[in-house]
Amino acid sequence: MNEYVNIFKALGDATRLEIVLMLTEGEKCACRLLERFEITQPTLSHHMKILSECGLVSVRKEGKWSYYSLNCEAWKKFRSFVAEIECKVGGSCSCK
Amino acid sequence: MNEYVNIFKALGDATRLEIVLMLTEGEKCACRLLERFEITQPTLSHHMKILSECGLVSVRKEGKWSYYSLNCEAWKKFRSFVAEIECKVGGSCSCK
DNA sequence: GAAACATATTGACAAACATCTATATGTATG
DNA sequence: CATACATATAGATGTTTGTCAATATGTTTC
Repeated sequence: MNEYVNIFKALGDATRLEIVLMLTEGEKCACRLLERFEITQPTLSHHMKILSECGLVSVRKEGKWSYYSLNCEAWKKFRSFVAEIECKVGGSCSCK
Repeated sequence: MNEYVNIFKALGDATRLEIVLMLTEGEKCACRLLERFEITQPTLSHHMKILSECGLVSVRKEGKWSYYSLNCEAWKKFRSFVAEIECKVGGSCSCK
């Protein structure tokens, strides 16, 4: 439960949501991600840490590059959690 | 896009996520919601405002009571947005 | 209309956060 | 091994956030 809260929190930032959307295209190195935003390199690093810590993103290091990718298991699990939240109409409580 | 960021942000808090889950059972008055959390009434009111402002929750006033419910249209739209984010494997970028 | 009740608003405060500059770490290459 | 390069960490700063106590607003009932 709290695990999902952290994912929602991570995605509650425009830059990070965009990063995740970029990662749906496949693995990306930090340099490619950095190109697309008006942020400094340390700020990107900070965002990637948050995305990693909530389990959404994985890193693969190759030489001096870091390649980030969406953690499919984690994403599918989160997506299912959201998908299963149904919006039921009516059924009010009584407040007397 | 920013509209979704605000929803993620709203759900990135344990209390608010629980509130939304409670509302999936149907409309609830503030008093019922308040019973279930260890927070003061103004804090609940604040959370409900955030959930309302991002469009997720609607209010219906009846006498001295406020009844909150999930805004189905908004929720379904958000849910679809999440559902359509696919996790593609492979396809790394080249960083040379 | 006064008292009781449900909810909202205000103002305050500590904690969390996004961002930056400066610096460190680690890797490839001349 | 020295330099260049890719990324990470540290420290600082202004902003946002979650929470509360106090108070205001609006509604019902006596």
